[in-house]
Amino acid sequence: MRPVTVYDIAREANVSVATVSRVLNNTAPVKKETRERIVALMHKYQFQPNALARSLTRKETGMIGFILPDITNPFFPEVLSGFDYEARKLGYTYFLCDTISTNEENERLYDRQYERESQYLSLLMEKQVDGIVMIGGRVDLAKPDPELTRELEEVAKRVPVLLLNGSLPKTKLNRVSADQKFGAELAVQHLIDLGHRDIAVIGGYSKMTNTQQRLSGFRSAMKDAGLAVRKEWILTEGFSVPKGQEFAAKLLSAKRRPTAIFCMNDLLAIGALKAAHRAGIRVPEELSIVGYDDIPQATYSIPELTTVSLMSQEIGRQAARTLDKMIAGKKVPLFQSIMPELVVRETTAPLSGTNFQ
Amino acid sequence: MRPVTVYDIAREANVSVATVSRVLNNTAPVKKETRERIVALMHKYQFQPNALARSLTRKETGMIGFILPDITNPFFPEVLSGFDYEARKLGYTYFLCDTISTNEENERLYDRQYERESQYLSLLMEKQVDGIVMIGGRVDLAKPDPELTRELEEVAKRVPVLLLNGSLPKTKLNRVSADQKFGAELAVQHLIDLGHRDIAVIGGYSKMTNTQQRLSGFRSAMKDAGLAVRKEWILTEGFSVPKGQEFAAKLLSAKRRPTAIFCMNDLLAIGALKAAHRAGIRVPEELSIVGYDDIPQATYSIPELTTVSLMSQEIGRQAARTLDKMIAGKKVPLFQSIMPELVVRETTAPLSGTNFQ
DNA sequence: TCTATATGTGAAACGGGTTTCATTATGGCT
DNA sequence: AGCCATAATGAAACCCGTTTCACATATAGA
Repeated sequence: MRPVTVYDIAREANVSVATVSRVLNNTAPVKKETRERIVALMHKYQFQPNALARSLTRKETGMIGFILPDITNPFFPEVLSGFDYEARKLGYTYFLCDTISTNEENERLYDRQYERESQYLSLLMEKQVDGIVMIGGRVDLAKPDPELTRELEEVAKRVPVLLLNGSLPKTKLNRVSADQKFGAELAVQHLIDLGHRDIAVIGGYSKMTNTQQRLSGFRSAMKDAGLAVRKEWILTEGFSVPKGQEFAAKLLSAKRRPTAIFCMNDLLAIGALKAAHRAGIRVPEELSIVGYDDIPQATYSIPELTTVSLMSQEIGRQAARTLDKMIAGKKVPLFQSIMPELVVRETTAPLSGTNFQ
Repeated sequence: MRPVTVYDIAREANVSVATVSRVLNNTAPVKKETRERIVALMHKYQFQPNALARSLTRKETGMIGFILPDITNPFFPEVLSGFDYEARKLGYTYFLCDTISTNEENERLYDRQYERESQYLSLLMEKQVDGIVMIGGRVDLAKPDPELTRELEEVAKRVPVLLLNGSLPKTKLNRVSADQKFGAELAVQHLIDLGHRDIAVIGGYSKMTNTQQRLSGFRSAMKDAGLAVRKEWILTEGFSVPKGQEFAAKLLSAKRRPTAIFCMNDLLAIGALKAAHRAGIRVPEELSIVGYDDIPQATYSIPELTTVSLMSQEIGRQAARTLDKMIAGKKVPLFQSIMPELVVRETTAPLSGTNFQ
């Protein structure tokens, strides 16, 4: 059962395909009577224009590639859903490109991930996407392999590319990112306002831009308050719940322990919560914890997480809007910053014994 | 900067486009020397074949449409990641079609959702996808609007359609689903084995197939054990954390309260956990809770959830494999069942005072 | 009445590949 | 030497829309 084409319609309507195309796209006036005849036939046969053929001539597909590192990490569905919302309104459809790559022990293989990104980049170009948005992976690297960056720049010459929540230093690639440093300052300042002086920070990967920026926010907030940062209270290399639990357990079992922990994401904070629970330390009475990202799960825990909202949905929305403009050839700012917001819930409280509020 | 085409390559290599196509696809022997000349040019110009043009003639795109109700619900990323894993290996790329539709109060609008599904169905056909997989939405309806079903059947005539985790009664549409009844039996039987006799069940939507099936599993397990099911201990219409909290709070504040709650998904279970905590009831000592789905978050809670794993990743993988076969025109079973597994963690314990084990 | 402009339409080229069919060159075998 | 299978290649058609260009007709303004 061959699908019906404009030719079929044209033949039966006794017109040329050009006319059919015209009613299809409203691109030139068609006599009312002719139009009706054609429309009727289209309905009769449930005609559906072949998007491939259309895109081939139009040189636009309405398709976008969305490259992310791991859909299973609840942060990404959040930004994706914001992106989806806006992209749909703008008439785009998108390929989801997950670059996660794990070995048997379910550990992340970074090199494979970058390789996947490259494969997807090239695949998406073949598919003639109108634009590409990329989050995580190489985009997060503070010192990216020049080769990886070069490739991205090469792609960006041919099709609009938008980087989310990262920063490739020294490149001219468009970005929309949360202000990570500001977000960290927000979190740490909150802790300081509550009277905490012994603040630890856990998680992140030292090679990632966002980690470095958050760390820098942490340091600057501490410095402004005249507080010392203790090197042994900065535990990095990890972003998962188990890692958070591990880090926090280490912190909490030491002779001297912090009264507050700033976690590089909510997953870590949830892990920290578990560690505190295991250690019999009450949150927030004896230990304040603040997370980062404000994923939905932040409200699932007991107590609910105080955290920094990166406005993940908003990042996604902004991404869609910006990419659309880039595709349309409009000018957009090279860099757009989204301001995080502090969400105070139940895991933070004034330092016990004091009453700063 | 017009992208280079086979014509450009052909001209410079002094061959016809047919020959270029042949080296591109290895579809007929080409003299070694000629081949090398062409390959060299391809590299020189970083030639990337236009997938649209290719698909137009080949009548296959390597594209799949994946329709789901809400990527923000952690169950779906699990399924999706399994699907992604396998689909990528098989050389497919897929459009993510999220049909969620909410009003200002962030409430789900079902009718709009079905409408979205229809839009996507038609859009995907225009895009010439090789196949469609669909999960949630109308697929979950026990008594679907005949019109919705008819549409699906119409689509399935033109392109392979695979339904996940649902059942449209009386249709000949291919499906792969977890055995929901069996899963529920597993959960309830576990509770019964622990000595519980007063078992409540919360969540789900009474109009959904999976809810009905799980309920039927619950009932059959209760009946086999000679236990009565109390109508006021079956609270439905909801799948979220707040709903779980609400349902559980109601249950726990009654004069007579259950000693165990079977939740229709993990989100509800997390909500129940919160309600118990608020009510000062210890889990699992005073109340056992079992969830359903085994989303990653099931291990984030304190205590960790005992739950029924639907093998979500496995469902996704199976979907990809099956759809691939359907696309290839191979025969596949109309219905494939995936067996859930019970995952015992920390929210269930023997009924206090007894020691059944 | 005669341009000027808008309306209505078709033929043909185009987009960038693949595939069929025909043709020539080549090698192996009797 | 003669024949056949295979290698190697090109011309042209095809996939299914869109777009350009040309042309005919109609309407309006001068």
